[in-house]
Amino acid sequence: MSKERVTDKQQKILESAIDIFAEKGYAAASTSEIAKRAGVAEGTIFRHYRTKHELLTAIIGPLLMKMVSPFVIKDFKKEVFDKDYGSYEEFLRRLMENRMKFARSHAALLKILAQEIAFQPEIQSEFKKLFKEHIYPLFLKVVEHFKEKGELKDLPSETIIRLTITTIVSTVLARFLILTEGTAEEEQRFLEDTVRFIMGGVGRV
Amino acid sequence: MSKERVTDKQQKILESAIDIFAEKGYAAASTSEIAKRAGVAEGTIFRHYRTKHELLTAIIGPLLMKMVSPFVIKDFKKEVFDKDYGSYEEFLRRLMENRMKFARSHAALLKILAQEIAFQPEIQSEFKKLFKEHIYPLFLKVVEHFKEKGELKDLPSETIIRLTITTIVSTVLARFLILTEGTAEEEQRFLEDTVRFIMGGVGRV
Amino acid sequence: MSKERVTDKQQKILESAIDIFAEKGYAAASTSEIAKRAGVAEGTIFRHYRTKHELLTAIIGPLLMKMVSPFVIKDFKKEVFDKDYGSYEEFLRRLMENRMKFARSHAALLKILAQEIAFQPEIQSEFKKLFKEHIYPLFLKVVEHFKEKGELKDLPSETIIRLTITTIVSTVLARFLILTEGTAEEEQRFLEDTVRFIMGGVGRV
Amino acid sequence: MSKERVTDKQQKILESAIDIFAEKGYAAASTSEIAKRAGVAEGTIFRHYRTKHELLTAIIGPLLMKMVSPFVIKDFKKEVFDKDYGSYEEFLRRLMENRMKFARSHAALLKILAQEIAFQPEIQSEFKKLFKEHIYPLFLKVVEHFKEKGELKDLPSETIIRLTITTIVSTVLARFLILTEGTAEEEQRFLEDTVRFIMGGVGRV
DNA sequence: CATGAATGAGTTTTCATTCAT
DNA sequence: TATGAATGAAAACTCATTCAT
Repeated sequence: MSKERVTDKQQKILESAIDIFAEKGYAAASTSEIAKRAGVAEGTIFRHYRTKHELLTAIIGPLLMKMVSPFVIKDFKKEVFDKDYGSYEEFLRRLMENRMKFARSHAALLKILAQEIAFQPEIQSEFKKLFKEHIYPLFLKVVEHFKEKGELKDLPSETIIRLTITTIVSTVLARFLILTEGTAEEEQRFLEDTVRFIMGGVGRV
Repeated sequence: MSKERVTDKQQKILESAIDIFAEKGYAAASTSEIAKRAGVAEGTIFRHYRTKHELLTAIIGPLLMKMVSPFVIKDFKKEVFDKDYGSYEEFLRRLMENRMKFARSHAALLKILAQEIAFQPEIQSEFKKLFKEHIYPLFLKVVEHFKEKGELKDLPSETIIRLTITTIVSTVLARFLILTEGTAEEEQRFLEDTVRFIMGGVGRV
Repeated sequence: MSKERVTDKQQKILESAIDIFAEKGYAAASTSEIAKRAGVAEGTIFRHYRTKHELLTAIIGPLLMKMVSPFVIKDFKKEVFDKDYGSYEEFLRRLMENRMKFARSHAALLKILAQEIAFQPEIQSEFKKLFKEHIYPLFLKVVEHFKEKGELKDLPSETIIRLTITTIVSTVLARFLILTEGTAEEEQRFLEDTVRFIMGGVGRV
Repeated sequence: MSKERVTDKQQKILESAIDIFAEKGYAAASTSEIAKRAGVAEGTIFRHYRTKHELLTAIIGPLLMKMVSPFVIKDFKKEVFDKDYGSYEEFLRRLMENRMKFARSHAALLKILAQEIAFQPEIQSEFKKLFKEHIYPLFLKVVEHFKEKGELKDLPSETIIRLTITTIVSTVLARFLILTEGTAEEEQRFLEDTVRFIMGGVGRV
């Protein structure tokens, strides 16, 4: 009886679109296939999303939001500083755990993002904006915090951040887009190796 | 009078296809646009490549070859062992220099590969095969060589290889697909930081 | 509680439909746009008019009625004969004044009629019927009346009527569909010129 | 063997489009019906005309050209002044004959123009431009020529032109769009009546 | 070999109309 | 009576591919 923003069918459309975009890519996906898999008429898609591209946007937009939400400083302070992370290593470990969990439950969405960010300029700029405004500043804060504590090498913060992030991202993507099989324990080991690797590269001995 | 492998027009077609596939993605590129940019008739493409997909294959195939060629052991022996690389660090440095140069001169092609490997199963399996047969074995050889010399941490070779490769790949991709601007000196610094980072992570202190 | 002929919403629908049909033509107008401009739900239109075509009919029908009403002989007698028009010229002047006023206040409707009469057979035949039954007979009466008085040239009545009507219609349409700007005085002059022109062509010297 | 600008199929497409646009109006005509009637695949239409609207343009453009061609002053001089038209009446007679012949052989095209000029702004402005640059200046020349000769009433030239043109246009349209039946003699009579009517209205007694 | 007109199946999109609420 | 989500048929348009020249 509550006034739902998204109808049942709309939800089905989104789900099918995510699946199919992830399977064959945005450009190669057809709205008729999406409609069929969602069990709706093709016209129904266009009642909710004016164009196929708007459907993509409706999928990517919220994902970007969810992606940065753990980095929104307000939230972060509580989690990281208040909960008293003792070290950069601890920070990395929690971050990777969190992001792997996120990637595990949004694998298809992330695949779409990874693909389409290369071709859709608005997604690109939206992503850059979020990065600049939320992810980078937070990393900077954290890195400088632990630099002061003498935990990190005397490299430019920017460099430390770049190395940390590219390593985490490539590891997470490798885990969920390429080496998709693997047990939970293997994953844990994987994560631990990566954290140690990063610490070896940027941490003080 | 000699049996040319690629005619003039064919070369133009390939070049246009590479540009356009890189710009908008394989699925979103149209053969008619490729023909127009190549300055040939629409039909001409299909005289050389039976289908649009075969055109993609004709582009990716040679790229894969070029990608692995420095890893083909015969070549490698000469370069790495014969020329007497003194350390894993030296090996990494040369490798990254080489791969960055490669990426710089094949940016469009690599973008196509990075995109289509996600959707084209034969590219995927071809790539995996080349990796398994050429890249991995060589890395294994090198890693074990320097492990014996005591230069590397006591991690499984597989782990060292994974960390090394994902870091190099993500660094190179970041450099050429994302952070595309930057001077030669910055690039050199970039490379050096990355090599040291990897060594910090996998090298013995 | 009284049985209203048109509800409030219905009136809004009619008004929006008139505007939009006039702006883009019946075929190019969409019921959803009409609904939006009327501030009603899409379905509401079809509650009042079974089809889009019936909506057109509901617009054109009353217009045709209003168009002929001044020619309905009963009314006309009073106005023209009883009020003692002294001449064909006077008749023309009053007629044009009246029709221009009508056109001024129904410009959009007349535009729709002018367009759709070309494509909608029922409008066409309805119009022809009204013309034959009301407009032509009255003109005939008037023309023969003034012919007897010797005011008109010795042309077939049919010819006089045709020339009179096409001139008036084209003048009125030109004024309201094409040369839409112009002051009230210009319009008066316009009208007067036209009346004199017709009289020159069909009147006795 | 000559390099035709329009292929056979293209010609068929144009013909079918003219027929169908005239029958049901541009907006209500479907490209699939046009293709069917032309005996070509629907895609073929879009190979020659990028959009349905461009097809309309390809039809109307040349018509406008043909419409004004007899008014292009260079041609006209020869015909009207050199061939020594003795009077405005003679000028009108020749003009109407010429335009009725034109209308007879392009009835469908003129119907399309008459309809679409109301909705397509570019057709409207193109038409206005041609009128201002070619039709009006020529009329002005002629009217002032015969005014000097004392053949015309002392009305503003603009007014004489307006009355002449609206009468001719409405007569021609009436003849070919509405009163489509009628013998050649009737048509001749029709024309003669109209010329005399105009002369009565604008000529000196 | 090369061309480019033609195809037809497929794509995205529109829209009048229905119907459960 | 009014709503607006849903429909599905048809619309405009795209495109890889074929083939006569």
